[in-house]
Amino acid sequence: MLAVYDTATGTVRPFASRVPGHVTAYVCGITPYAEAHLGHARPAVVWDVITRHLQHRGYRVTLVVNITDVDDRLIERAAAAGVPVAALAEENAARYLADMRRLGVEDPTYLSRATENLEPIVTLIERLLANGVAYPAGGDVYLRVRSIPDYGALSHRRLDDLLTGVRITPNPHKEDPLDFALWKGERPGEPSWPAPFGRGRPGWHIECSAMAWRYLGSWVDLHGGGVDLVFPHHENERVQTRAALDAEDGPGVGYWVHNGMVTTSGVKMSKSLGNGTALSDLIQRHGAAAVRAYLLSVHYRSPLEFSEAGMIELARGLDRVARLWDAVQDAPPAAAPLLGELGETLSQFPMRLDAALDSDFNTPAALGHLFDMVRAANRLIAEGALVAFGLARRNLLVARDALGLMLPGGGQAGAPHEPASGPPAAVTALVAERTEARTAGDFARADALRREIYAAGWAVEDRRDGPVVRPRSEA
RNA sequence: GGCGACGUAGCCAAGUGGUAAGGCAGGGGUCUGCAAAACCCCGAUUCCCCGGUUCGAAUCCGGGCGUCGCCUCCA
Repeated sequence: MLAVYDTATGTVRPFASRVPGHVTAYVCGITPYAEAHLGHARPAVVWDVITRHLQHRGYRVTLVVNITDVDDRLIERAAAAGVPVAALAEENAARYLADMRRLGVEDPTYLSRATENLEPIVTLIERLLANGVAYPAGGDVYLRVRSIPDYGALSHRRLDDLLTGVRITPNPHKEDPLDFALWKGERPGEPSWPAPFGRGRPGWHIECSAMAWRYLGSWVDLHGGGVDLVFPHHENERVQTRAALDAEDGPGVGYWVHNGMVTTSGVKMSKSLGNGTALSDLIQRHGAAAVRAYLLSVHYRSPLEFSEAGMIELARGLDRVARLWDAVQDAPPAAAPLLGELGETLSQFPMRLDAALDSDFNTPAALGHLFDMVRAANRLIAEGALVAFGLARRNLLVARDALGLMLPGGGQAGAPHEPASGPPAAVTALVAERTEARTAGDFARADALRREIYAAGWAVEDRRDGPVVRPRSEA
């Protein structure tokens, strides 16, 4: 029984979609004004696992992810660089999407850009104006926050509390300092679009209301993003959607699912602080498999304190999983179940994995079961239990499908994987030479050759059935 | 100041009432020509501190201390 934490209620609740068998989900993506860092990969990877699990549980999932391709920051940066806003946005978005693919994140059902959704945006704003919830002022359009009785219900804030610590920029056009912009009037040199209430561009929050509405209708079962979006972004999005669609049947969100921040030196990674570790660089140095697993090694709601050492340690553990895969990938399906405690660990792995994911997508617990399974498999294999090969193979494929775990070679076409590459011919020749030396009993020479092979970046392991060459693991 | 989350072994991290998963590091073994890999054994009588509820609490309640996030663009 799947249960999901909901920010609005602050509790884990049994999951049910409004329409049986179909889940509508909306996740806030990025504003591509600069290169993405690890923090931007977190929601993508987390939601990839969430989507996989929902599908595994029999749901059809319609997932919408947005790209905010027009906003203040983007306009500033583009102007500074002397390039069009759209060009800057597309360049960064393309890099981000390429990184996501390397991380094995499946494409969402709809990848939606703000600038491609002006129609629904304008429609929503018109409705809000007609409702009297919004008002035009100085070429802009604002939402009158005080007209929303339950404003703050999602983020657990009271309007009057918001006024105290304020750092809200004074704006003479606003009736109330807490009101927020739905539409920003045209300014010279900035992108703008026509609208009945004047040329301009959309405010930050309205795009998400519009895109969710366009692709998913008035009801969103799961709405996600980083916790830093809870206020004001999601709060504002929520109230404007409800106010605009109120006439239709029960607009809303079933569960607000927010992932924790990735921090470094105890501080949130952030593009504006410039303290983020570039994602592409991280993938380059540690491999996509390690980066992905690292993001899943902590529960999605907890903060994740990034550490280079932690990433390396995790990669080392992952190596054990990869080695098991090497040993079992060609095994035939297991014909019989295995008994005993170790046998159960293998037989029941899929169930245990599902149970962990059912529990608010507990990926660290899932990884724990994975390692239990690996140890049991290795031991049974060492004891000569032939069925263990088939069960282990099945289990690794189950983990691959559920978590997007990357196995060397991928296991199957189309699966996420690290590119597999064998040793170069020169190394292969050295290995052959070493085998000869060993057979001849010349161990000094064999050891010298092993050092040479190691220096070339490869490690030789002598197994019963001959030497195995693997890329040298990082020290 | 307000709102929210969190504080578990050297490090990372599960665990929301029944007596502490898992990973990494470390020590000792088995195997091996030697290694590597794999496997076995060893580590918190204890879960930030102090009270309370309970037959029983890391888990619930109250109070401290500390950390992080949001209140401003932000995954």
